[in-house]
Amino acid sequence: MDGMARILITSAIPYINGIKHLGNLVGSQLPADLYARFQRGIGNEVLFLCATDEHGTPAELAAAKAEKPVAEFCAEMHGVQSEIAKGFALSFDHFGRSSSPENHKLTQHFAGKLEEAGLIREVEDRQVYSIADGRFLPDRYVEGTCPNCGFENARGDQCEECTKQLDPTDLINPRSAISGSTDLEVRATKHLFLCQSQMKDQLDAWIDSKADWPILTTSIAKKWLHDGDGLQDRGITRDLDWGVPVKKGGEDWPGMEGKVFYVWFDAPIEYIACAGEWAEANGKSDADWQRWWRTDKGAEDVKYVQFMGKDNVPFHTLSFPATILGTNNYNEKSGDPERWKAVDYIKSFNYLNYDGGQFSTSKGRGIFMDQALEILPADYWRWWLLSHAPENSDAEFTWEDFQQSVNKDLADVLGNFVSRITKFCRSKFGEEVPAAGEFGPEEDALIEELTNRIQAYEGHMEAMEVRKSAQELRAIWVAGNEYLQSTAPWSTFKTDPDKAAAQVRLGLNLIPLYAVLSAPFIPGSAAKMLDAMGVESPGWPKDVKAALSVMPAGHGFTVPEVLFAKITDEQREEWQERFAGIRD
RNA sequence: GGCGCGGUAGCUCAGUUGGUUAGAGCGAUCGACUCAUAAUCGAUAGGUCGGGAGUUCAAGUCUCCCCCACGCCA
Repeated sequence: MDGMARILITSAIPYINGIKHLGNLVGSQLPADLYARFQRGIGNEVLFLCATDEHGTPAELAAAKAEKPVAEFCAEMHGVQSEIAKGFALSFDHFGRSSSPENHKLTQHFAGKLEEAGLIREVEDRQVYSIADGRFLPDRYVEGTCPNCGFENARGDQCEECTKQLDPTDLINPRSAISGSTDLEVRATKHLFLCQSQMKDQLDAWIDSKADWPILTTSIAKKWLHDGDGLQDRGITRDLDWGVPVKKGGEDWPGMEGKVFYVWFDAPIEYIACAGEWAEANGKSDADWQRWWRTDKGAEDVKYVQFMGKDNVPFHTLSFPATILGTNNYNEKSGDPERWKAVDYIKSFNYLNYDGGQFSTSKGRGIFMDQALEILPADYWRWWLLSHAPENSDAEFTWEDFQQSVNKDLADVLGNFVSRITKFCRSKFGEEVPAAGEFGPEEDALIEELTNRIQAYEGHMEAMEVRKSAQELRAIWVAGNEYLQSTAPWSTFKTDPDKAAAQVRLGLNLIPLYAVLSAPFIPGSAAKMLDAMGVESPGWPKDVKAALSVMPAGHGFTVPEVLFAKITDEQREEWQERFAGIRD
């Protein structure tokens, strides 16, 4: 923690077609925000980026359903997601869009480099074309009767009824899932494939060098590298209108007219393009964003950390690195100095389940981000989600656990601490920090305990051990209650008011300390705490004793409103009922 | 069927390279305090560490087999 480090942080980018549920939130954006806030808190330079993932068929269909042009639909939905992100206090330096001009240009640039590097090949394919819709249909948008079980609404990739894997051409009476049209034909088409298989050994060695990555991350990467015939080449183009047009750098790509890159190819490149958008939006230069991403332009000392759910791991451990490393390899050979930053650490998460089943966007099951904010402030959700983050295995949300954890941790342990010390001071000494008395052995013991615990907290935060960080933070809150309980200023006051004054002075000073330490988890409440104490950005506590004199004798404060109202049984039951079914 | 991640106190989970009486929070019981959002603090109870076999002076921790849950793929 000495010196100022530079940390580049990206969260997996949420898809544009709808509002994300709490399982999505806790798997990427929220822990990324926790880490970003912590790193900024301890004084490091941070660039924290996220964006919406806007291309692909689901976006087109969602737009069609909303009866809007897809570009307009995406612009609107980006606005919606952006507002919700603000509602959850996600502190992105920029929330970009994968449809940005920056990403178009960069995606085409990488494709051109990869083509020159011999890492792209053309593949002939036959695909279902809907004449009525005027477009090729992805497998799952062809529906018909399952040849295996007779189910009438089987999808072209798989029958949901009997789970048999299908080819769209297997279906009896096939029709377009988009229009219902049966005017279909099979047409030949050409697509580009990224030759990941050529890079298998390099990727394998690269993963091996990341011994400190979570097992979840490396085991998924290894599986894809070694399963069956090993890492497979992937198609990176599609026959769609909405997307990044297939080009080699700035030039046309013969034979690829009218095609776009597949979302999984352009989406991770948006991590980089987003930095360009950030520069553009903030009046900065190319050099300003390149010093985060170009190791030949100042990014060699950047630590780059990605956050994502486990379903995104293959793309981030293999496909995107193939793009980056493949480009770097080629540039090295051809004498071009351009080098791109590859990820240093991938923090991946398991799934959060909802009350005995899965959260599901398509089925509308669970709690969605907008709904969550309608019923409770962001900090309640942030605290519960982060302190229960699905790090080592899938975790489960239940209303009972949520109510119990939030009431106990936030309302009773932290909120009530603030309440008891401020109100006690007000009643005995007024609304300013009392001056009398000196610190003694009890205070020294507390300072020592806090010093140790803060050190442990910093260690867990640095290591992105989310649950352990939450536990340690809670223990820091508890230490304040223990101190008050054992020194009992309300008793001391009767016999030795000066000593009680010193105890209260310490107790009050714990509030800004707790605010700073807690801000990564519960930024809104932390701000309220500082505001009530009349303290502005006291800085990360390098020295606990010094931090506990942020509010000197005579410093005025106000008794804050109840920081965290408890969740009542009635509320819990009402929400349980409301969110039992599917979203309307 | 193959692979992956798990199966540790009623619940949610920690348990480093195998090493003394297996830990935390919640819940439960008892007690203390009464400043506080009927909050807080302390103590106690509670586990044959999924089952079985093996390696070892020593296994929750390594090996093998089996069972269960979840996920991915075929």
